[in-house]
Amino acid sequence: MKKDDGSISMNVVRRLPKYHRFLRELKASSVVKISSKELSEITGFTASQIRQDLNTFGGFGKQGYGYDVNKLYKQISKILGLNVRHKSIIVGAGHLGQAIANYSGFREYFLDMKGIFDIDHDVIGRKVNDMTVMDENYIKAFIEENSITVAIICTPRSVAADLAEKLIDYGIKGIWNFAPVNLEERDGVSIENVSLAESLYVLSFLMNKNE
Amino acid sequence: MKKDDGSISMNVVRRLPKYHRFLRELKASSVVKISSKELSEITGFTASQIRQDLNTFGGFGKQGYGYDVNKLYKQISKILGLNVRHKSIIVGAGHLGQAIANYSGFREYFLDMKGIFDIDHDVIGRKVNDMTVMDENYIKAFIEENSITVAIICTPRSVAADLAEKLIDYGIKGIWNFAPVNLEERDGVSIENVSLAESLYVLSFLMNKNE
DNA sequence: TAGATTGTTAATCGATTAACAATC
DNA sequence: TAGATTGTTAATCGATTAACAATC
Repeated sequence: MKKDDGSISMNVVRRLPKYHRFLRELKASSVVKISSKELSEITGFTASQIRQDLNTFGGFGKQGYGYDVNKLYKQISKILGLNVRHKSIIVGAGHLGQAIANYSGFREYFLDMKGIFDIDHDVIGRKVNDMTVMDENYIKAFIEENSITVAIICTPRSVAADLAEKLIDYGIKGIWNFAPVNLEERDGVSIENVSLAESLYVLSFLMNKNE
Repeated sequence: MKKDDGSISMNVVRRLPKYHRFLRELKASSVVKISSKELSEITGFTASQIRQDLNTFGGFGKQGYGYDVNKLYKQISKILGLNVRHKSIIVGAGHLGQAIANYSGFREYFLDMKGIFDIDHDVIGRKVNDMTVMDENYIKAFIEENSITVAIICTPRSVAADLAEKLIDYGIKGIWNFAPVNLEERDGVSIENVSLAESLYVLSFLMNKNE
């Protein structure tokens, strides 16, 4: 659903990766075409919603036929910007930072992983996957010299907000934040907060309600 | 917002952990009372929405005064079920499983971490924080003998769905799922899916749109 | 051409915001 | 009592669903 001002509802945006995943699976199973009705059965969204969502970005289907799986997959990839890679760093080489550095799935699109940083001298110099943990003192120089645009924040809560300020200052344009603070978007800088604790508390709520 | 059937909108539910966090901070700063207007400034939600949200669960405030921070914090904790601990296991002792095992913040409420499992014999027997990785073959016995109710799935995608079936069979009542599959809720079993890839793709979308 | 299914407009439903009477 | 702020109802806004004409 596109709003009057041209902006797109976050509800729609958060469904896009789901479409992407389902279409990818369909593609892998060599499905060539799919109707909104069939997609509805797979995704659990209504056919009507699917057509509305897709038409936010353009008419990707053919009347009387449906959607070409390959073409639709490519189009959604492009809408998501997954055809572009961004030079990225991880800040904070604790367990979570290391987990992200090691998960190859995240590098399939979007992330072009260039480095990982920490302040702890016991950690600096250690190998994490294909990278060596660098001293956070050199982060400014590294961002500037390598035109890094994305930072993944895996630091403790206490330092995350200040760190984000600095990173933006150094030229970072997108932050994937795992520290439990809500970093606020600002002009030209995109922010995606992942709050694992909040997610856990929702599970707690659901279980509490279920008994 | 409570619906006619008594169920509560997930929009409201997902705001509850945020209230919890802000109130916790206020409590830590020794703030005693707060009005919906002040809370609005802190949270970014409208005062009206805050009052609506809270009144879904009961009248926690006092007219002319506002809300007692301590009392409200306790009430939201209780609504979230954070006063109850659930015996929990992690399934999959890869990087992510280890990261979760090591993050003490998750054990502050709700999770009573009892064990971690893997199928890989190179990993079984290793120490992860205060636990030793156990063989997944013994998972059924362990769940039954220890009355485990929560499982955290940190396995690869390919095995997650089947694993979830088994876990539910063995008596698990809540699943915190990090594998990139959407596990569906069923009666008596609560499921919270964390899709990190989806989150990353949303960041990609936002950056793509921003340029 | 007839059948199918989209794109799109209209109707409905739900969530948020505004307003204000109740009351501390 | 007067002032403040809740709880709650009403109004608005936005998102989802339904319907159907356009068209492949």
